[in-house]
Amino acid sequence: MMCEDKLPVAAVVGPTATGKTELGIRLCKRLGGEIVSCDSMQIYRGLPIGTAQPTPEELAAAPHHLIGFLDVEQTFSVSDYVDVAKREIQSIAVRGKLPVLVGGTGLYARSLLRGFSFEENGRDEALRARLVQEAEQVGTEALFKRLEQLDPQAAREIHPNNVKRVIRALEYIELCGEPFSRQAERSKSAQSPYRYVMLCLGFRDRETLYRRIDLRVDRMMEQGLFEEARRFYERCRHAEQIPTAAQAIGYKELFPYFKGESSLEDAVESIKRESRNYAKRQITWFKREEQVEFLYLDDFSDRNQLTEECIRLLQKWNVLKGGGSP
RNA sequence: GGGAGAGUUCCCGAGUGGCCAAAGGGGGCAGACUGUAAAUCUGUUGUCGAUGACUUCAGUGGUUCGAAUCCACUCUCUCCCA
Repeated sequence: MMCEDKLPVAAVVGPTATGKTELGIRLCKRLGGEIVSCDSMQIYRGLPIGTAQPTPEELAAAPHHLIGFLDVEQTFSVSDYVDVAKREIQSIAVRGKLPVLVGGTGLYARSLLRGFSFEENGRDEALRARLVQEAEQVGTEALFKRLEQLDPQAAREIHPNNVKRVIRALEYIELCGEPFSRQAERSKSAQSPYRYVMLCLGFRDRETLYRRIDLRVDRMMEQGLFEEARRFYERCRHAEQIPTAAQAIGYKELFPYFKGESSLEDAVESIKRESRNYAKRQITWFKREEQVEFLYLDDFSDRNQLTEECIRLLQKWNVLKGGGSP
């Protein structure tokens, strides 16, 4: 069969604070796997608390990849992620282990697993800066009009107010000399190089999730998020440009406090709220995924039961070959 | 005890006679998403048998064809003088 030469990948996804890390480790132990993180912020070094990186104990419990390997000043992108993650998966497979993708960054997971391709020269800081400046001067509408001329299809799919995406589309068109929408079309027909299923964790009751998020933020503060954020704040102040990592929730909300513009209480409240909103966006994202199974934690009495169900689903999706099935 | 001011929909807050179910923001809910994605953006948000009807702007009563908006009293809160 065609799919036989595809590499198996088990993916654990879902909104923040649902226990993806723990489940990932359980699956690794159970199946002889190694974790490949799929988190746009845990990749950075020096932000272990706020980005909820696996603890040293967790890191020791199973091999982890792509965690804390980048300086906070460095920029990173989906395409970079797909490159490195592909390589990790490959080498794990060569070692005869099961790659277990774990993380909540939907765009990264989808791009990797569905096999989206990114152009070699698809990005240009100078050009982007120019477009950003132009947007400020002429207004977003003007840029959007240009997009309508150059790529009507993309213009239909991108909201005129979404400056970042309008700019990206124009950047792409200029750099790659083809409509932005063309790459989406190519991706749609792309063959995934993997046999995978996304195991998406969640709660039936939204309130439960939100309570967990609030609690986790309190715990982060107890563990020293404040100090971690302050150090990061200092580094950001000295960086020549605002680093990608400065978008991470848990830090940017504390910056106003460091600047003396907000109370600590408000800042912490804002971390909680932003995390909740983020979780909702993640849920929206994964709902739309095609190869996904939803696991509601309220349905399971314990973690073992959950792990077993995951294994069953991995078999169902042919990620695990026959193995334990009767 | 005397004086000044305030009470608006889940929250903040605009509205000072009709165009007000009530600006704007927040939150909630829903959604989009291919190189910053923990980013960025969109829709919606009193109730209903719903191109109309009904209940809302502290309470009660009044003025008016018509009130969140004007008047009276009551309650609550803030501030100032005692």
